[in-house]
Amino acid sequence: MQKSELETSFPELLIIKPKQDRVGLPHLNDAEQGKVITRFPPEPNGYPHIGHAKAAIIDEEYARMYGGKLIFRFDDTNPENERLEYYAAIKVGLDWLGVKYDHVKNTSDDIELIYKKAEEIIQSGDAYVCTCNKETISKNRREMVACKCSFGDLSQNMKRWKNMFEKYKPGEAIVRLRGDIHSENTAMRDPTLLRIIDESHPLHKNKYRVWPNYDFAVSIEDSVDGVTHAFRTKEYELRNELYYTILDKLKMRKPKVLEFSRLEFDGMPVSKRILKPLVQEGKVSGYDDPRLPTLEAMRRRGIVPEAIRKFVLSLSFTKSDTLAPFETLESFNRKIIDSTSIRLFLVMDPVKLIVKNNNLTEIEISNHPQKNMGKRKIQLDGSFYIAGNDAESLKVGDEIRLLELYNIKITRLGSHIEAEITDNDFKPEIPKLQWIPSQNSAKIEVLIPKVLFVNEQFNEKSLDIKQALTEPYYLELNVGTEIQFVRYGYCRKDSANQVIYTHK
RNA sequence: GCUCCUGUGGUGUAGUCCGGCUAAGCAUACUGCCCUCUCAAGGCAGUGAUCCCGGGUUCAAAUCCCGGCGGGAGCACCA
Repeated sequence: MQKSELETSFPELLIIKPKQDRVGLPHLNDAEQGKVITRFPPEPNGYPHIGHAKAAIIDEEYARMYGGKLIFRFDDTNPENERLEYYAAIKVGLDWLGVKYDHVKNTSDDIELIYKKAEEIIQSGDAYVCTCNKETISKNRREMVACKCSFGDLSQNMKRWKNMFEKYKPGEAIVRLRGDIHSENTAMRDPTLLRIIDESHPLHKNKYRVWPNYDFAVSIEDSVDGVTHAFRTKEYELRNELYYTILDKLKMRKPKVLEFSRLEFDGMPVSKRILKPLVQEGKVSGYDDPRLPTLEAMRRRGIVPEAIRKFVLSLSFTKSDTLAPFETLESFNRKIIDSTSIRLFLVMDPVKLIVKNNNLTEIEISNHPQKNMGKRKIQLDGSFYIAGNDAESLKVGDEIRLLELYNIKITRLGSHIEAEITDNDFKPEIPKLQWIPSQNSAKIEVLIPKVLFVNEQFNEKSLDIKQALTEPYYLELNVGTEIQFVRYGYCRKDSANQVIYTHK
């Protein structure tokens, strides 16, 4: 072949650079071992969800990969949206995820520094104070015409800047970057840098009323914090030019900004705009409703942080739009919790089964097939429940095994089933069914979360609630225990008489 | 509409920067077998991709170039 000819005549052309199989996230280009600083900058305006988890895990993994540091920074520059409880909720979420950070801070604590930078950028003529109304501004932006305020001189701008702290009302004046009103990138058409918000801040109350907007705050903070690599989701991509321009004009050090695609599950939106009405209208029980993609919901549902991390890493660091496969998360989760989940019997649509020649009053069953998780005792009196769907397929004369107990032959079907013990030999070929003693069985509810939205429509059947019977031993388990109901699936004990279905 | 990003089996990705190691690796899903007093976990095997399409460059293209098409995002005094 052609290749073999090459090998004989020009072997040097075939020498190839080593390509190694990568483990984990792709390498960063300009990353120096020990010097990488990343940051996780959520706004405390809601409960943390799977999207936060992806960002935080990526930030932490990279910091760890290069022996660097992770800064956890609350980007709290809009008092209209932020609440104290969200600061706490996000911190709880991060801790639960096992994300360890080296510093915590709030952007709002640097507000004086940001004012200094604002003054600097106005002084240098790279920003001006605009007093036009909102409509004019957006019209001018669309039509690429410079607003008359942009021609104002320094003394006018400085005077207006001072006035923003007292005289002007919200909406009457904003600081704008002297960008490029003709830019194809609309983010560059003299964007807002600071504005007036008369709202009490959860941390600073009414101390400040001039607040930087996202772009101004993030670029300054990242630079000042020593961030070397700033990761954000793809929708910010057009703002990179702005980010770098602000730092250029301020003559500040520039971190490297990189984007990744946002993580959202099919039919499980993360947006507050969609979730809030559901909570308010009572369509879901709260932000910890197991159908939601919040971290609290995932935890209640029995998803474990290690599984989320594995899952996020399996998604890698890409910009391609993805509809994340929830089943992959479930698979990772199942493998992790399998070894720590206690095995118990559960029966749905119970059908009574009488074993006429039962001679046992008690049986001891192992709590896990491989791990040593102890044993439990079950009292017996020959009367049982088996699952409706198992009972349906039974015929008189069938031989089945009650798991861990004995083999029986069905002698009668009807409102209840009757059977007789045949023997106790383990026979691989006969069906093996789980059972519940009819005395002392525990009644529980099984909450089965389904997909929340189907074709953008709220799925009215998104929460299935089923009644079931389980063993009395269930009552002794702590809330939060992960249980594998044999032949049914994994569930997490959510309260005394309720479990949430985790996955099969 | 304009601008930007993106496109590898059912699904998520590796490989793409620096063209040959790989007629595309891994995970998940599915199927079968083994193990097992579970339809779980574990072990083994299998099905499944004209690398969006069309041209071009080259001895050689998933990888480079050009042109299409599909999907997503941004166009706020929100982050």
